Amino acid sequence: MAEIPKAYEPQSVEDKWYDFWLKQSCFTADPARVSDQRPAYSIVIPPPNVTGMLHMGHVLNNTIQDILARKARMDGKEVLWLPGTDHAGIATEGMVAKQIWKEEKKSKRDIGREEFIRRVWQWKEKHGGIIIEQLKKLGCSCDWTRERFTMDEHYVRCVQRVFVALYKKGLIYRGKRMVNWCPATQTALSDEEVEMESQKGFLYYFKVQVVDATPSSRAGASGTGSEGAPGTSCDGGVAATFLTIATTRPETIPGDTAVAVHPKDTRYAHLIGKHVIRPLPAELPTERKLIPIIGDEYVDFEFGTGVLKVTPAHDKNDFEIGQRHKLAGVDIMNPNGSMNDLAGKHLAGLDRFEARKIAVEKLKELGALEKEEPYENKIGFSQRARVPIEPRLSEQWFLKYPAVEQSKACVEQEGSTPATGVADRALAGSTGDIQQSGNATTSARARATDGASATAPGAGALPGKMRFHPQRWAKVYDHWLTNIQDWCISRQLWWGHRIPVWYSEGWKKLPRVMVVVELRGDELTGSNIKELRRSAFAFAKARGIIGQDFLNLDTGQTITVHKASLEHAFSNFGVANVKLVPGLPELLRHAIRVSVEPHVPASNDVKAVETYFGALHLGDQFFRVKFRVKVFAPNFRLYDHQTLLLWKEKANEPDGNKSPEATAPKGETSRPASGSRITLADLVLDVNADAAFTRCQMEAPHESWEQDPDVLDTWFSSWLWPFATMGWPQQTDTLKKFYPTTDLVTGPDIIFFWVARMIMAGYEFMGELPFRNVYFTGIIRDKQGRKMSKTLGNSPDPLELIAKYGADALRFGTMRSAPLGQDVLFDEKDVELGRNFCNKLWNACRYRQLVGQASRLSLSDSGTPLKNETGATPVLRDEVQGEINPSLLTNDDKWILLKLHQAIKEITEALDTYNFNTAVQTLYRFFWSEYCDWYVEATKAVLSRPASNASPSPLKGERAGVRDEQKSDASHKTETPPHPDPLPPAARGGEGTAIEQSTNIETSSGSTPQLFNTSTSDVRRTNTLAVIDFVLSHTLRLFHPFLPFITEELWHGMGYADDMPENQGGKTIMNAPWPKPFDGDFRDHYALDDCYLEFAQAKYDLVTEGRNLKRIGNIPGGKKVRFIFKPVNPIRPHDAEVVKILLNAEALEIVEDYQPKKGTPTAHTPMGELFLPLEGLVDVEAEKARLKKELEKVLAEIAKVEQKLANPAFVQKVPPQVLQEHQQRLADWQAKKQKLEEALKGLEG
RNA sequence: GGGCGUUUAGCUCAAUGGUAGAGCACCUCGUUUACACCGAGUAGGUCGGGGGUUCGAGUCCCUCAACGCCCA
Repeated sequence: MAEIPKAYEPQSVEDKWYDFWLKQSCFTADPARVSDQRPAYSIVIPPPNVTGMLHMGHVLNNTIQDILARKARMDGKEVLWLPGTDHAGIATEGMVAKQIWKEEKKSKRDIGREEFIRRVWQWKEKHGGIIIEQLKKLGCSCDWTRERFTMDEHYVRCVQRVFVALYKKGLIYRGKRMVNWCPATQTALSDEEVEMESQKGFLYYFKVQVVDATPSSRAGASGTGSEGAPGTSCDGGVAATFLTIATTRPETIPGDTAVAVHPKDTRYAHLIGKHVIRPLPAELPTERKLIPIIGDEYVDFEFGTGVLKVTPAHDKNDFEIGQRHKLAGVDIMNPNGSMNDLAGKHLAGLDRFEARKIAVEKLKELGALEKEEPYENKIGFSQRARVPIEPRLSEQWFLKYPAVEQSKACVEQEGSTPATGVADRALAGSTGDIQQSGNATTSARARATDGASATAPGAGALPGKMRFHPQRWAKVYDHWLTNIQDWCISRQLWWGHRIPVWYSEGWKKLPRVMVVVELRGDELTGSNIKELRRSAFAFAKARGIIGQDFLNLDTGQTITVHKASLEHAFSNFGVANVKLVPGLPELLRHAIRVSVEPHVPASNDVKAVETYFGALHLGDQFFRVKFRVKVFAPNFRLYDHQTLLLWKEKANEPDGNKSPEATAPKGETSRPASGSRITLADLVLDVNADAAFTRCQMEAPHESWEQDPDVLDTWFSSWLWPFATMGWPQQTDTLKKFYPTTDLVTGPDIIFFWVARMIMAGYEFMGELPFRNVYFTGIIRDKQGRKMSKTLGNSPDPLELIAKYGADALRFGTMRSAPLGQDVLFDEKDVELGRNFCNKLWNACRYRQLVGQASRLSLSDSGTPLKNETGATPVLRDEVQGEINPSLLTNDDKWILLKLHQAIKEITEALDTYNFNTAVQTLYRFFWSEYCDWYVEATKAVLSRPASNASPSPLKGERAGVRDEQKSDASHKTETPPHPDPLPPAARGGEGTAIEQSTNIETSSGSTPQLFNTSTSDVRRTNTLAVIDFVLSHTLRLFHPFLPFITEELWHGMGYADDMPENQGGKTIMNAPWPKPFDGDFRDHYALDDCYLEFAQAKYDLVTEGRNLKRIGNIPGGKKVRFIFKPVNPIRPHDAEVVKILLNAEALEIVEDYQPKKGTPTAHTPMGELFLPLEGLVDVEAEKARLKKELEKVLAEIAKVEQKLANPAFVQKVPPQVLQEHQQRLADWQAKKQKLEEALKGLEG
C-alpha cells in the first residue's frame, strides 16, 4: 500500500482543483436558478487596475470576498461574484508611455493619439490578464464567464449614456475653476486624488511699500526703504510705509493681484483701499505693478504678519478672495509647472521650485527680504505622480453629484437603530416565514436578508438601507456627503472614456449648442397634400426663401437655398418636408456642421459635401434633422433638400419619406421646448446611444469637427460598476436577480472615490442602492506598521508566498491576522502558520486513514474499491464510517461533539457579523487545541491496537450520519454492545451504579489492559471512527471558505463526497451544506449533556497536572513512568486508559487507599489525587518552594474573594447568581489551600 | 483647527460591568507508529496617566498624554 505523504503538498493539489471547478462551471451564476428556496447572493469585485500585479491588499480583499461567496454557496444560495478590471487612466497611460519612451525614445505626442491608444490596447491584450490569473491562483471563485473591463464596448456606451443623462439634467457643466493640476502628468485631478503631506520649507518675510492709489504717488518708490518697518509701525506719517508679508511661495509674487488684511485688524484696517508696490517681476523698478490692499475676513490675524498676498490663479483660497473682490487672476505658469513670461524674465522658463530660489534672491537684491524661517506646512501631492500639485485656474468639466440625499439617508448611522449587527441581521430574517418552519437554522436566519433581490422587497429587512462594517465609516461617509464639492471629471489624458461632446472649429469656448427650431403648424394650410404643397411654395416665395443666402451660425458661412431643391422637395416628398419650409431659414441658421467629405461620386463642380445636424420642434413633437450642403465654391454652398432626413426619438434610422404624424409615438417625455438650446452631443445621443455614437464618430474625422480631447476620470466609469457589469441599461435577468448586490468588500481609502459614488449612481440610474453591506478592510502594513510600498520594498509578492506555502496557507495566515476594522500587520510568519495549520489538518486526516486501515487489515473483504474519478489522492481513502451509535459514545466523544457544536455556532456567528479573524481563530482553537490535542489523543485508547480478527463491522455501509446528522434514527438498529460505556456518574457527582469498574487496572507493566472482549472492541473502534468521520466531515466544511483547496482534496480523499447528493457536496465540497449547530433532538439522541464537557475537562485537567509532576520529579518528558491515582469517585477503565495514554504513562495504577511516601510529587484535582511515586528522586526543597509559591497565589485569591464577600454592600446588591459564584470560588480556593498545606506538611514531616 | 481610531504579556491581538486570555516569540524537556510544518511544560500583566460613577471598572463617564488616519 502506498504511503500517504507525511506532509501536505499544496503545489500538487491547488491547480488540479481549480481546473476542476472551472471545468464543472462551479463558479457560474445562473439567474434562472434563483428562487425563494435559493436566494441570490452577489458581490462585484472592486476591479483591480488592469496594469496591476497582485499585492497583499488584493489578497486580503479577495480572500474575504471568496470566503463570503463560498459560505453563501454552502448556505444554498445562488452566488454571483462578478470579476473584472479597471482601465485605470493615469496609471495605465503612464506605464505605456514609459515603456514606449524606453523602447523608442518617443513621447505619446510623438506617436499621436490614435497610435498611442492602439498601443495601450495592445499592452492590455498582452498583459492585462495577469492579475486575473493571479486571482485564480489565490482560489477566487469568481464567475469568469462574466468578466468585465471598464473599457468594454458595452461599458463605454454606459458611460456615454450616463454623461448625457447627467448633462441633460444640468448636473454636468463646463467651467473655469481652480483645479488640482498635476504638472507631471499635466492633467487636472479631483480633490480625492490629492493627498496632503507635510513638507519642510521656509516662510519668507518680505516687505512692500504702501502707496496711495494714484500712479504718480509711487514715483521713485524702489521698495528699498531702510526702515524695514513691520506692519505695526506703518503709520509713520509722511515717511514711506511698509507692510511685511509672510509667504511660503515667493515665486508666485508676480501673480499677486492684491494683498489682504482682516478688516477688523487694527494694525492694518486703515490701509484698506491703498495700494502696495508688488516687488516682482523685478526687471524695471518703475514697471512694478501697484496692487490694492483689500479687507477680507478670511485672513488669519495670527498667521505670519497678518498680511496675506493674494494670488487668485495659484491658490484655492486666494481664488475665492479674488472672486469676492473681483480681482484678476494672473496665470504665471505653464502646464508643466515651469514659469511663463508673465512671471518676468528672471523666472520665465524655470521650474517652480527653481523659480522660488531665484525669487528669493531677487527679493534679497531689492532689500525687500526681511527674514526666512524654517516652516513646515501641508501641501497637496498628486497621489499618482507623487509631485506637489499646483492649484491652477483651468477649464474643466464638473459634475454636481446626483441623488445626494438618498445616498445620505440609506446608510445606517451608529446608534440609529436599536439592534446591533448580529441582532439586526437575525431580526430581519425572523420576521419572514423562515422562523415559522421548525427547521430554521441560525445560518439561514442570519442570512435571510441577503438575497434581497430574491425575497420580497422590504420583507422586514430595513428596505433601502445599507450597513457599513465597521459602522464608524458611516460617519466619515456622512461627513463627506454633507460637505460635498462638485466633482472635476475631466482629465487631460488619452487613455479613458473620451468625453462625448463635439465641438465646431471655434469649440474652445463652449460645447456646440444649437437652437431647437419651432415650426408653427398654422402657417401652412391645405385640405390635402396638393394644397399643402401649393401653400408651402407660396409661403417660401413670399418670404424670399428661394434663392436666398442664410448665414449659418456654426460655420459663419452662408448657405443658399436653390429653387430647384425646394421644388424637388415639394414634388417628391411628404408632408414633413412641406411643413419644414416655414422653419427652413432658422434651421439653416442653427444647424451644426458635423462633417465635411468629398463628394461621391467625384464631381468637378461640387468640391465637398457638408453634413449638418439640426433640431426641430413641430407641434408637440421633437425631431432631429440631418441634411447636406454641397460646396461649389468657398462662398457658394447649396442646401440640398433631397438629402433631408428627419426622425424622432426611438426611431433608429431616419426616413425622410414618412410624415412625422404617421410615426409619432405617444407620450414622449423630456422633449426640449422650442427655442431651447441643446448640445449636439445631446441631440445625437438621444436618438439611440449606440447607433448615434458610431455614426458621429465616423462622420467627424475632419478639421471642422472635433471631439473634446479630454477623457473622463476613471472613477466616472467605476461608479457604474455594480450595474453596468450586469447589462444595464437592458433589464437583463442578471440585473433583475443580482442587483442590488449583497456585499461589497473594499478599503476605506476609496470610500469617497468609489463607494459613495457608486451609491449615488445606484440611486440615480437604478433607483436602488447598489449593495446591502459594505465591509471595509484594513490596510496591509508590514510588521513594523509601515504601509507596504514598492519603494520600501516591504511588500512581499503573494505569488511567491503561494509557491512557497500554498494559497490556503496565505489565505489562512492573512485572515487570521486581520481583525475587523483594523490595519493588518503582515508578517510572513503568519503564512508559515497557515502552512503549518494545513499540514496539521492533513495529518489529522492521515491519522484517521491509518487507524482506519489498521482496523481493516484483518477484514476479509478488502473494503470498498477506491474509485477516483475526481483525482483526489486515492491513498487517503478509507471507508467512511457513517453511523454513530449513541450507546457506544465515550465521554470524550461527547466532549468533542459538544465542542464541535460550540465551534459551529461561534464560527457561523462570526461570519455573519464579518468577524473573519474571530472565525479563523475559533477554527484554529477548535481543531488544534481541542480536536487534535485532546480528542485524537484520547481516541488512541480505543484505536491504538490492531483490530481483532472479528468479522466486518455490522455498521459498515451505514453512512447516513455524515450526510444528515440530525436525523440519524438509523442508529437505533445498531445492536447493543455487551459492554456499554454509560455515563460516568462522576460527571453528575452521583455514585456509580452499574458501571464496570476495576480498582486496579494495572496488570502487568507495559501492557494494555484488556478492557473489552474482541467483538465489543471492534464495535467500539468502528463507532470511534464514525465520530471522527463525523467531526472531520463537518470540520472540512467549516474550513472550506478559508481553505478551499485542501478541504476539497480531503473531502474527496476521505470519501466524504461519495454519499452526498450531487448538488450537496457530492461533486464538490463547495456545495456541501454549511454545518448547523445541533438541535435539541440531536443532542437528546446522542445524550450530549453539558456535564460531559465538565467531566472530560476534569479528566484533561488531571492529565495536565500529571504531566507537571514529571517536571517536578525531574523526569525527562520522553521517559515512561508509573502513576498512581487515588480517585474521589470510582473511575471507569476507559477513562483510566485515556488518562494513561495522555500521560504517556508506563502504567496507571488505581489505588483507592494509597499512602504516598514523604516527598512524592502529588497533584490534587477534583477527580482525585495523582501520585508520581519515586525513589528519592525529588528535590524536596524545590518542591517546597513550588508549593509555597502556589500557596501564596491561592491565598491572594482567597483574600480577594473574601474581601468582596465581607463587603455588606456587595452581598446586598449583587445578583444572587454572582454571589453564589463567588462563594463557590472561595470554597474551591480554600479546598486547594488545604491540599497545598497538607502537601507541604507532608514534605516537612 | 475639527473629526475618527488606537493604547492590555517581548510582538500581534481578544475579553455581554463580575477569577485578565490566545497565537507567535522566549526558556526547559522530548523524535512515543497522524504531524518536528510536531508534542509536553514553565515563565511573562499597576490593562497609557489621573479623576469619577458603581457593591464591583480593562470595560461606562470626564480629563490629560502619546501614536495613527481623515477632513480643513
